[in-house]
Amino acid sequence: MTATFRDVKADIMAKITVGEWAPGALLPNEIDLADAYGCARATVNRAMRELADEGVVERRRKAGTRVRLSPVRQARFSIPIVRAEIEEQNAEYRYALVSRSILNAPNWLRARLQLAQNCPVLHLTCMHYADGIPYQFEDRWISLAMLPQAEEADFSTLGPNEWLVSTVPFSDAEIAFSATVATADLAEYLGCSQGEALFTVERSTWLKENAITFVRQTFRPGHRMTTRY
Amino acid sequence: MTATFRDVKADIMAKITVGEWAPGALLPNEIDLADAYGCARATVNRAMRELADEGVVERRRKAGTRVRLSPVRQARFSIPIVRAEIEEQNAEYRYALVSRSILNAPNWLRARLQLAQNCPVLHLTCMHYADGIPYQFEDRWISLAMLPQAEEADFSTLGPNEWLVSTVPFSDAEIAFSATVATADLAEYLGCSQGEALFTVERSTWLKENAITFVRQTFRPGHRMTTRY
DNA sequence: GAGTGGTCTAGACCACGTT
DNA sequence: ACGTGGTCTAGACCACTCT
Repeated sequence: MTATFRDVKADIMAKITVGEWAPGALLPNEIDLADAYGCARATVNRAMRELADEGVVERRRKAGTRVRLSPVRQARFSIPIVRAEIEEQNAEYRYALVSRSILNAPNWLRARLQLAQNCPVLHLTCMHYADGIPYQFEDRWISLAMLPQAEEADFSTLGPNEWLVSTVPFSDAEIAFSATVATADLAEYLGCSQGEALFTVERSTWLKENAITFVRQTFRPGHRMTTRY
Repeated sequence: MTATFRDVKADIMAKITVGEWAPGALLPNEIDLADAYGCARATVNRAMRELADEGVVERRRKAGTRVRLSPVRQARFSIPIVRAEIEEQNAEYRYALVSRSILNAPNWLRARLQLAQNCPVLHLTCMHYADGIPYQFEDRWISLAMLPQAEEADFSTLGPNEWLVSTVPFSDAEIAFSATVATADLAEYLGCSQGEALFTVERSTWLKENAITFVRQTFRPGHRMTTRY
Protein backbone atom coordinates (compact mmCIF):
# COMPACT_ATOMS: atom_id res chain seq x y z
CA MET A 1 0.00 0.00 0.00
CA THR A 2 3.05 2.23 0.03
CA ALA A 3 3.89 4.38 -3.00
CA THR A 4 6.35 2.89 -5.47
CA PHE A 5 8.77 5.02 -7.47
CA ARG A 6 6.50 4.43 -10.46
CA ASP A 7 3.55 5.86 -8.58
CA VAL A 8 5.55 8.88 -7.57
CA LYS A 9 6.87 9.38 -11.07
CA ALA A 10 3.43 9.06 -12.62
CA ASP A 11 1.90 11.46 -10.14
CA ILE A 12 4.57 14.10 -10.67
CA MET A 13 4.26 13.66 -14.43
CA ALA A 14 0.49 14.08 -14.18
CA LYS A 15 0.82 17.27 -12.14
CA ILE A 16 3.15 18.64 -14.79
CA THR A 17 1.07 17.73 -17.83
CA VAL A 18 -2.07 19.05 -16.16
CA GLY A 19 -0.31 22.33 -15.53
CA GLU A 20 -0.36 22.22 -11.75
CA TRP A 21 3.40 22.57 -11.96
CA ALA A 22 4.01 24.84 -14.93
CA PRO A 23 7.23 25.07 -16.94
CA GLY A 24 9.87 26.72 -14.81
CA ALA A 25 8.10 25.97 -11.54
CA LEU A 26 10.08 24.81 -8.54
CA LEU A 27 9.06 21.43 -7.17
CA PRO A 28 9.15 20.58 -3.47
CA ASN A 29 12.37 19.02 -2.29
CA GLU A 30 12.85 15.30 -1.96
CA ILE A 31 12.29 15.18 1.78
CA ASP A 32 8.96 16.97 1.58
CA LEU A 33 7.82 14.85 -1.34
CA ALA A 34 8.83 11.66 0.45
CA ASP A 35 6.81 12.84 3.39
CA ALA A 36 3.83 13.70 1.20
CA TYR A 37 3.87 10.34 -0.59
CA GLY A 38 4.66 8.43 2.57
CA CYS A 39 7.78 6.79 1.18
CA ALA A 40 11.53 6.96 1.59
CA ARG A 41 13.60 9.73 0.07
CA ALA A 42 15.42 7.21 -2.12
CA THR A 43 12.12 6.34 -3.74
CA VAL A 44 11.39 9.95 -4.61
CA ASN A 45 14.97 10.31 -5.75
CA ARG A 46 14.65 7.52 -8.24
CA ALA A 47 11.41 8.91 -9.64
CA MET A 48 12.88 12.38 -10.02
CA ARG A 49 16.14 11.10 -11.46
CA GLU A 50 14.29 9.24 -14.19
CA LEU A 51 12.24 12.32 -15.00
CA ALA A 52 15.48 14.28 -15.24
CA ASP A 53 16.98 11.63 -17.55
CA GLU A 54 13.95 11.92 -19.77
CA GLY A 55 14.36 15.67 -19.93
CA VAL A 56 11.11 16.52 -18.16
CA VAL A 57 12.68 18.25 -15.17
CA GLU A 58 16.01 19.83 -14.40
CA ARG A 59 17.81 19.29 -11.14
CA ARG A 60 20.55 21.29 -9.49
CA ARG A 61 21.94 20.92 -6.02
CA LYS A 62 20.80 23.61 -3.70
CA ALA A 63 18.67 25.18 -6.43
CA GLY A 64 16.21 22.28 -6.39
CA THR A 65 14.16 20.65 -9.11
CA ARG A 66 12.32 22.64 -11.78
CA VAL A 67 10.04 21.74 -14.67
CA ARG A 68 12.05 22.33 -17.81
CA LEU A 69 11.16 25.46 -19.72
CA SER A 70 11.79 23.88 -23.08
CA PRO A 71 11.29 20.20 -22.58
CA VAL A 72 14.47 19.07 -24.33
CA ARG A 73 12.78 15.80 -24.72
CA GLN A 74 14.79 13.17 -26.38
CA ALA A 75 13.73 10.57 -28.84
CA ARG A 76 15.38 7.19 -28.76
CA PHE A 77 15.95 5.24 -31.91
CA SER A 78 16.94 1.66 -31.87
CA ILE A 79 19.51 0.84 -34.50
CA PRO A 80 18.37 -2.52 -35.81
CA ILE A 81 20.09 -4.77 -38.25
CA VAL A 82 18.39 -4.70 -41.61
CA ARG A 83 17.24 -8.29 -41.48
CA ALA A 84 15.38 -7.74 -38.20
CA GLU A 85 13.85 -4.52 -39.48
CA ILE A 86 12.45 -6.28 -42.54
CA GLU A 87 11.31 -9.44 -40.80
CA GLU A 88 9.49 -7.36 -38.21
CA GLN A 89 7.25 -6.16 -41.03
CA ASN A 90 6.52 -9.79 -41.86
CA ALA A 91 8.33 -9.43 -45.13
CA GLU A 92 10.74 -11.97 -46.58
CA TYR A 93 14.34 -10.87 -46.29
CA ARG A 94 16.85 -11.39 -49.07
CA TYR A 95 20.47 -10.32 -49.20
CA ALA A 96 22.90 -10.01 -52.09
CA LEU A 97 26.55 -9.09 -52.31
CA VAL A 98 27.12 -6.68 -55.18
CA SER A 99 30.82 -6.04 -55.12
CA ARG A 100 33.92 -6.72 -53.03
CA SER A 101 37.37 -5.19 -53.21
CA ILE A 102 40.41 -4.46 -51.11
CA LEU A 103 42.22 -1.14 -51.37
CA ASN A 104 43.94 1.54 -49.39
CA ALA A 105 41.53 3.80 -47.57
CA PRO A 106 40.65 6.83 -49.72
CA ASN A 107 41.29 10.20 -48.15
CA TRP A 108 37.68 11.03 -47.32
CA LEU A 109 37.40 7.77 -45.38
CA ARG A 110 40.73 8.28 -43.60
CA ALA A 111 39.59 11.70 -42.46
CA ARG A 112 36.23 10.42 -41.37
CA LEU A 113 37.51 7.51 -39.32
CA GLN A 114 40.86 8.97 -38.32
CA LEU A 115 42.71 6.14 -40.03
CA ALA A 116 46.46 5.91 -40.55
CA GLN A 117 47.92 6.33 -44.02
CA ASN A 118 47.92 3.30 -46.29
CA CYS A 119 45.42 1.54 -44.11
CA PRO A 120 43.98 -1.40 -46.07
CA VAL A 121 40.22 -1.57 -46.12
CA LEU A 122 37.64 -4.01 -47.38
CA HIS A 123 35.01 -2.31 -49.50
CA LEU A 124 31.67 -4.06 -49.95
CA THR A 125 28.47 -3.02 -51.60
CA CYS A 126 25.31 -5.00 -50.95
CA MET A 127 21.59 -4.98 -51.47
CA HIS A 128 18.82 -5.85 -49.05
CA TYR A 129 15.38 -6.81 -50.33
CA ALA A 130 11.99 -7.04 -48.63
CA ASP A 131 9.65 -9.49 -50.39
CA GLY A 132 11.90 -9.19 -53.41
CA ILE A 133 11.60 -5.41 -53.59
CA PRO A 134 14.77 -3.34 -53.19
CA TYR A 135 14.84 -2.02 -49.63
CA GLN A 136 18.31 -0.73 -48.92
CA PHE A 137 21.65 -0.24 -50.64
CA GLU A 138 24.60 -0.71 -48.30
CA ASP A 139 28.02 0.81 -48.95
CA ARG A 140 30.34 -0.73 -46.36
CA TRP A 141 33.99 -0.11 -45.49
CA ILE A 142 35.82 -2.28 -42.97
CA SER A 143 39.29 -1.59 -41.60
CA LEU A 144 41.54 -4.58 -42.24
CA ALA A 145 44.04 -3.17 -39.78
CA MET A 146 41.55 -3.77 -36.99
CA LEU A 147 39.76 -6.74 -38.50
CA PRO A 148 42.12 -8.80 -40.68
CA GLN A 149 39.77 -11.76 -40.39
CA ALA A 150 37.23 -9.83 -42.48
CA GLU A 151 39.32 -10.73 -45.53
CA GLU A 152 38.52 -14.42 -45.04
CA ALA A 153 34.87 -13.99 -44.19
CA ASP A 154 32.26 -15.07 -46.71
CA PHE A 155 29.97 -12.14 -47.37
CA SER A 156 28.10 -13.79 -50.21
CA THR A 157 25.41 -15.18 -47.91
CA LEU A 158 25.77 -13.27 -44.63
CA GLY A 159 25.55 -9.48 -44.64
CA PRO A 160 28.46 -7.50 -43.20
CA ASN A 161 26.01 -5.94 -40.79
CA GLU A 162 25.28 -9.25 -39.08
CA TRP A 163 28.84 -10.50 -39.38
CA LEU A 164 30.20 -7.44 -37.62
CA VAL A 165 27.63 -7.49 -34.85
CA SER A 166 28.49 -11.05 -33.92
CA THR A 167 32.24 -10.63 -34.37
CA VAL A 168 33.35 -7.39 -32.81
CA PRO A 169 32.01 -5.08 -30.11
CA PHE A 170 32.35 -1.32 -30.32
CA SER A 171 32.69 1.42 -27.78
CA ASP A 172 31.75 4.53 -29.75
CA ALA A 173 29.56 5.27 -32.70
CA GLU A 174 28.54 8.29 -34.67
CA ILE A 175 25.36 8.31 -36.70
CA ALA A 176 24.03 10.85 -39.15
CA PHE A 177 20.78 11.11 -41.06
CA SER A 178 20.43 13.02 -44.29
CA ALA A 179 18.79 13.08 -47.71
CA THR A 180 20.45 12.25 -51.02
CA VAL A 181 19.42 12.53 -54.65
CA ALA A 182 19.31 9.21 -56.45
CA THR A 183 22.19 8.95 -58.90
CA ALA A 184 21.93 6.73 -61.95
CA ASP A 185 23.65 3.91 -60.05
CA LEU A 186 21.48 4.17 -56.96
CA ALA A 187 18.34 4.43 -59.05
CA GLU A 188 19.23 1.21 -60.77
CA TYR A 189 19.97 -0.66 -57.57
CA LEU A 190 16.87 0.58 -55.78
CA GLY A 191 14.60 0.30 -58.79
CA CYS A 192 13.55 3.92 -58.73
CA SER A 193 13.86 6.96 -60.95
CA GLN A 194 16.97 9.04 -61.07
CA GLY A 195 16.48 12.24 -59.07
CA GLU A 196 14.32 10.77 -56.33
CA ALA A 197 15.04 11.82 -52.75
CA LEU A 198 16.50 8.99 -50.69
CA PHE A 199 16.79 8.76 -46.92
CA THR A 200 20.36 8.01 -45.92
CA VAL A 201 21.99 6.81 -42.72
CA GLU A 202 25.73 6.97 -42.19
CA ARG A 203 27.38 5.29 -39.25
CA SER A 204 30.98 5.10 -38.07
CA THR A 205 32.05 2.88 -35.21
CA TRP A 206 35.18 2.67 -33.14
CA LEU A 207 36.59 0.35 -30.52
CA LYS A 208 38.70 2.44 -28.17
CA GLU A 209 39.88 5.07 -30.67
CA ASN A 210 40.41 2.42 -33.36
CA ALA A 211 38.10 2.70 -36.33
CA ILE A 212 36.27 -0.48 -37.19
CA THR A 213 33.84 0.36 -39.95
CA PHE A 214 31.96 3.01 -41.86
CA VAL A 215 28.67 2.35 -43.60
CA ARG A 216 26.30 4.37 -45.73
CA GLN A 217 22.81 2.91 -45.97
CA THR A 218 20.54 4.34 -48.64
CA PHE A 219 16.87 3.44 -48.48
CA ARG A 220 14.31 3.11 -51.19
CA PRO A 221 12.17 6.18 -51.90
CA GLY A 222 9.51 6.93 -49.34
CA HIS A 223 11.29 5.26 -46.46
CA ARG A 224 10.48 6.74 -43.06
CA MET A 225 12.24 6.24 -39.78
CA THR A 226 9.75 6.58 -36.98
CA THR A 227 9.60 6.55 -33.23
CA ARG A 228 7.35 7.55 -30.35
CA TYR A 229 8.32 9.13 -27.09
CA MET B 1 38.11 4.27 -1.73
CA THR B 2 34.98 2.18 -2.20
CA ALA B 3 33.70 1.47 -5.70
CA THR B 4 30.97 3.76 -6.99
CA PHE B 5 28.26 2.61 -9.34
CA ARG B 6 30.13 4.43 -12.11
CA ASP B 7 33.27 2.43 -11.39
CA VAL B 8 31.32 -0.80 -11.46
CA LYS B 9 29.54 0.16 -14.66
CA ALA B 10 32.77 1.18 -16.37
CA ASP B 11 34.53 -1.99 -15.31
CA ILE B 12 31.74 -4.24 -16.53
CA MET B 13 31.58 -2.29 -19.78
CA ALA B 14 35.34 -2.68 -20.21
CA LYS B 15 35.19 -6.42 -19.63
CA ILE B 16 32.50 -6.65 -22.29
CA THR B 17 34.20 -4.53 -24.94
CA VAL B 18 37.50 -6.34 -24.35
CA GLY B 19 35.72 -9.63 -24.91
CA GLU B 20 36.25 -11.07 -21.44
CA TRP B 21 32.49 -11.40 -21.31
CA ALA B 22 31.45 -12.28 -24.85
CA PRO B 23 27.99 -11.73 -26.36
CA GLY B 24 25.58 -14.19 -24.76
CA ALA B 25 27.77 -14.80 -21.73
CA LEU B 26 26.22 -15.04 -18.29
CA LEU B 27 27.52 -12.50 -15.79
CA PRO B 28 27.93 -13.25 -12.09
CA ASN B 29 24.92 -12.39 -10.00
CA GLU B 30 24.61 -9.15 -8.07
CA ILE B 31 25.66 -10.56 -4.74
CA ASP B 32 28.88 -12.04 -6.08
CA LEU B 33 29.69 -8.86 -7.99
CA ALA B 34 29.02 -6.71 -4.94
CA ASP B 35 31.36 -8.95 -3.04
CA ALA B 36 34.01 -8.74 -5.74
CA TYR B 37 33.85 -4.96 -5.99
CA GLY B 38 33.52 -4.53 -2.24
CA CYS B 39 30.32 -2.55 -2.42
CA ALA B 40 26.63 -2.98 -1.62
CA ARG B 41 24.32 -4.92 -3.88
CA ALA B 42 22.30 -1.77 -4.56
CA THR B 43 25.39 -0.23 -6.12
CA VAL B 44 25.89 -3.15 -8.47
CA ASN B 45 22.18 -3.11 -9.18
CA ARG B 46 22.25 0.48 -10.32
CA ALA B 47 25.24 -0.12 -12.58
CA MET B 48 23.63 -3.17 -14.16
CA ARG B 49 20.26 -1.49 -14.50
CA GLU B 50 21.78 1.38 -16.45
CA LEU B 51 23.64 -1.05 -18.70
CA ALA B 52 20.35 -2.81 -19.31
CA ASP B 53 18.65 0.51 -20.11
CA GLU B 54 21.36 1.24 -22.63
CA GLY B 55 20.84 -2.11 -24.30
CA VAL B 56 24.27 -3.52 -23.48
CA VAL B 57 23.01 -6.25 -21.25
CA GLU B 58 19.81 -8.21 -20.78
CA ARG B 59 18.43 -9.13 -17.37
CA ARG B 60 15.86 -11.71 -16.35
CA ARG B 61 14.90 -12.82 -12.90
CA LYS B 62 16.28 -16.19 -12.02
CA ALA B 63 17.97 -16.47 -15.41
CA GLY B 64 20.50 -13.79 -14.51
CA THR B 65 22.24 -11.14 -16.59
CA ARG B 66 23.67 -11.78 -20.03
CA VAL B 67 25.58 -9.72 -22.56
CA ARG B 68 23.18 -9.00 -25.40
CA LEU B 69 23.75 -11.03 -28.53
CA SER B 70 22.90 -8.22 -30.91
CA PRO B 71 23.56 -5.05 -28.98
CA VAL B 72 20.23 -3.31 -29.62
CA ARG B 73 22.04 -0.13 -28.93
CA GLN B 74 19.96 2.94 -29.06
CA ALA B 75 20.82 6.41 -30.22
CA ARG B 76 19.27 9.36 -28.49
CA PHE B 77 18.44 12.51 -30.35
CA SER B 78 17.56 15.68 -28.61
CA ILE B 79 14.74 17.54 -30.30
CA PRO B 80 15.78 21.16 -30.02
CA ILE B 81 13.84 24.25 -30.95
CA VAL B 82 15.17 25.73 -34.15
CA ARG B 83 16.40 28.92 -32.53
CA ALA B 84 18.60 27.01 -30.09
CA GLU B 85 19.90 24.77 -32.85
CA ILE B 86 21.00 27.74 -34.92
CA GLU B 87 22.39 29.80 -32.07
CA GLU B 88 24.44 26.83 -30.94
CA GLN B 89 26.31 27.10 -34.22
CA ASN B 90 27.05 30.74 -33.39
CA ALA B 91 24.87 31.86 -36.24
CA GLU B 92 22.37 34.70 -36.10
CA TYR B 93 18.79 33.47 -35.94
CA ARG B 94 16.01 35.12 -37.89
CA TYR B 95 12.38 34.12 -38.08
CA ALA B 96 9.62 35.07 -40.52
CA LEU B 97 5.95 34.24 -40.71
CA VAL B 98 5.01 33.37 -44.27
CA SER B 99 1.31 32.65 -44.11
CA ARG B 100 -1.51 32.22 -41.62
CA SER B 101 -4.98 30.83 -42.09
CA ILE B 102 -7.80 29.14 -40.22
CA LEU B 103 -9.68 26.25 -41.72
CA ASN B 104 -11.26 22.91 -40.99
CA ALA B 105 -8.70 20.14 -40.66
CA PRO B 106 -8.14 18.45 -44.03
CA ASN B 107 -8.67 14.72 -44.10
CA TRP B 108 -5.01 13.70 -44.12
CA LEU B 109 -4.45 15.74 -40.97
CA ARG B 110 -7.57 14.38 -39.28
CA ALA B 111 -6.37 10.87 -39.93
CA ARG B 112 -2.91 11.60 -38.77
CA LEU B 113 -3.87 13.23 -35.50
CA GLN B 114 -7.12 11.39 -34.88
CA LEU B 115 -9.09 14.62 -34.91
CA ALA B 116 -12.86 14.94 -34.85
CA GLN B 117 -14.72 16.09 -37.97
CA ASN B 118 -14.90 19.81 -38.59
CA CYS B 119 -12.12 20.47 -36.16
CA PRO B 120 -10.85 24.03 -36.72
CA VAL B 121 -7.11 24.31 -37.11
CA LEU B 122 -4.63 27.14 -37.43
CA HIS B 123 -2.30 26.66 -40.35
CA LEU B 124 1.01 28.53 -40.33
CA THR B 125 3.98 28.44 -42.64
CA CYS B 126 7.23 30.00 -41.50
CA MET B 127 10.87 30.34 -42.38
CA HIS B 128 13.92 30.11 -40.16
CA TYR B 129 17.23 31.65 -41.24
CA ALA B 130 20.78 31.21 -40.00
CA ASP B 131 22.95 34.24 -40.72
CA GLY B 132 20.38 35.29 -43.28
CA ILE B 133 20.57 32.01 -45.18
CA PRO B 134 17.43 29.87 -45.40
CA TYR B 135 17.73 27.10 -42.85
CA GLN B 136 14.33 25.50 -42.42
CA PHE B 137 10.81 25.74 -43.78
CA GLU B 138 8.13 25.01 -41.18
CA ASP B 139 4.64 23.83 -42.05
CA ARG B 140 2.65 23.98 -38.81
CA TRP B 141 -0.89 22.91 -37.92
CA ILE B 142 -2.38 23.66 -34.50
CA SER B 143 -5.68 22.31 -33.20
CA LEU B 144 -7.91 25.20 -32.18
CA ALA B 145 -10.17 22.77 -30.35
CA MET B 146 -7.35 22.11 -27.90
CA LEU B 147 -5.68 25.51 -28.08
CA PRO B 148 -8.23 28.25 -28.82
CA GLN B 149 -5.77 30.84 -27.50
CA ALA B 150 -3.54 30.14 -30.51
CA GLU B 151 -5.95 32.24 -32.56
CA GLU B 152 -5.03 35.34 -30.55
CA ALA B 153 -1.29 34.67 -30.41
CA ASP B 154 1.02 36.87 -32.46
CA PHE B 155 3.16 34.62 -34.60
CA SER B 156 4.74 37.44 -36.59
CA THR B 157 7.70 37.73 -34.23
CA LEU B 158 7.67 34.54 -32.15
CA GLY B 159 7.80 31.17 -33.89
CA PRO B 160 5.03 28.66 -33.18
CA ASN B 161 7.70 26.26 -32.02
CA GLU B 162 8.69 28.45 -29.10
CA TRP B 163 5.16 29.59 -28.40
CA LEU B 164 3.90 26.03 -28.08
CA VAL B 165 6.78 24.91 -25.90
CA SER B 166 6.11 27.63 -23.35
CA THR B 167 2.34 27.34 -23.52
CA VAL B 168 1.35 23.71 -23.50
CA PRO B 169 2.93 20.48 -22.31
CA PHE B 170 2.46 17.20 -24.13
CA SER B 171 2.34 13.61 -23.07
CA ASP B 172 2.98 11.73 -26.31
CA ALA B 173 4.80 12.46 -29.50
CA GLU B 174 5.53 10.69 -32.74
CA ILE B 175 8.46 11.70 -34.88
CA ALA B 176 9.46 10.59 -38.35
CA PHE B 177 12.47 11.31 -40.53
CA SER B 178 12.41 11.08 -44.28
CA ALA B 179 13.66 12.60 -47.52
CA THR B 180 11.67 14.81 -49.89
CA VAL B 181 12.26 16.21 -53.33
CA ALA B 182 12.25 20.01 -53.44
CA THR B 183 9.12 21.24 -55.19
CA ALA B 184 9.08 24.61 -56.90
CA ASP B 185 7.66 26.22 -53.75
CA LEU B 186 10.15 24.67 -51.39
CA ALA B 187 13.04 25.47 -53.69
CA GLU B 188 12.03 29.10 -53.68
CA TYR B 189 11.70 29.28 -49.90
CA LEU B 190 14.95 27.47 -49.23
CA GLY B 191 16.89 29.15 -52.02
CA CYS B 192 17.84 25.93 -53.72
CA SER B 193 17.21 24.20 -57.01
CA GLN B 194 14.05 22.30 -57.73
CA GLY B 195 14.68 18.56 -57.44
CA GLU B 196 17.19 18.70 -54.61
CA ALA B 197 16.85 16.13 -51.83
CA LEU B 198 15.70 17.67 -48.57
CA PHE B 199 15.84 16.17 -45.10
CA THR B 200 12.43 16.29 -43.47
CA VAL B 201 11.19 15.86 -39.92
CA GLU B 202 7.52 15.37 -39.10
CA ARG B 203 6.24 15.47 -35.56
CA SER B 204 2.82 15.00 -34.02
CA THR B 205 2.12 15.67 -30.37
CA TRP B 206 -0.77 14.83 -28.10
CA LEU B 207 -1.82 15.66 -24.59
CA LYS B 208 -3.70 12.69 -23.21
CA GLU B 209 -5.22 11.44 -26.48
CA ASN B 210 -5.98 14.99 -27.61
CA ALA B 211 -4.02 16.16 -30.61
CA ILE B 212 -2.21 19.44 -30.15
CA THR B 213 -0.14 20.00 -33.23
CA PHE B 214 1.47 18.56 -36.33
CA VAL B 215 4.56 20.02 -37.93
CA ARG B 216 6.63 19.25 -41.00
CA GLN B 217 10.09 20.78 -40.96
CA THR B 218 12.02 20.77 -44.21
CA PHE B 219 15.71 21.61 -44.06
CA ARG B 220 17.97 23.20 -46.61
CA PRO B 221 19.94 20.84 -48.85
CA GLY B 222 22.86 19.10 -47.22
CA HIS B 223 21.44 19.24 -43.71
CA ARG B 224 22.59 16.40 -41.47
CA MET B 225 21.22 15.30 -38.15
CA THR B 226 24.00 13.79 -36.10
CA THR B 227 24.56 12.12 -32.78
CA ARG B 228 27.09 9.98 -30.96
CA TYR B 229 26.40 7.08 -28.66
C1' DG C 1 26.96 28.84 5.62
C1' DA C 2 23.23 26.18 4.61
C1' DG C 3 20.09 23.69 1.67
C1' DT C 4 19.66 20.64 -2.00
C1' DG C 5 20.43 16.62 -4.69
C1' DG C 6 23.94 12.48 -5.35
C1' DT C 7 25.24 8.37 -3.68
C1' DC C 8 26.26 4.42 -0.65
C1' DT C 9 24.90 0.99 2.91
C1' DA C 10 22.89 -3.10 5.14
C1' DG C 11 19.01 -5.19 5.46
C1' DA C 12 14.54 -6.73 4.05
C1' DC C 13 10.67 -8.47 1.38
C1' DC C 14 8.66 -9.50 -2.94
C1' DA C 15 7.79 -10.96 -7.99
C1' DC C 16 9.00 -13.59 -11.40
C1' DG C 17 10.51 -17.45 -14.11
C1' DT C 18 13.36 -21.43 -14.45
C1' DT C 19 13.76 -25.94 -12.89
C1' DA D 1 11.03 -24.87 -4.77
C1' DC D 2 14.36 -21.75 -5.18
C1' DG D 3 17.54 -18.38 -7.17
C1' DT D 4 17.58 -14.16 -9.41
C1' DG D 5 16.66 -9.42 -10.02
C1' DG D 6 13.29 -5.46 -8.46
C1' DT D 7 12.33 -2.44 -5.11
C1' DC D 8 11.83 -0.12 -0.62
C1' DT D 9 13.77 1.60 3.81
C1' DA D 10 16.19 4.45 7.24
C1' DG D 11 20.12 6.37 7.87
C1' DA D 12 24.38 8.46 6.64
C1' DC D 13 27.90 11.32 4.43
C1' DC D 14 29.30 14.03 0.67
C1' DA D 15 29.45 17.58 -3.33
C1' DC D 16 27.80 21.20 -5.25
C1' DT D 17 26.12 25.84 -5.55
C1' DC D 18 23.28 29.61 -4.25
C1' DT D 19 23.17 33.49 -1.10
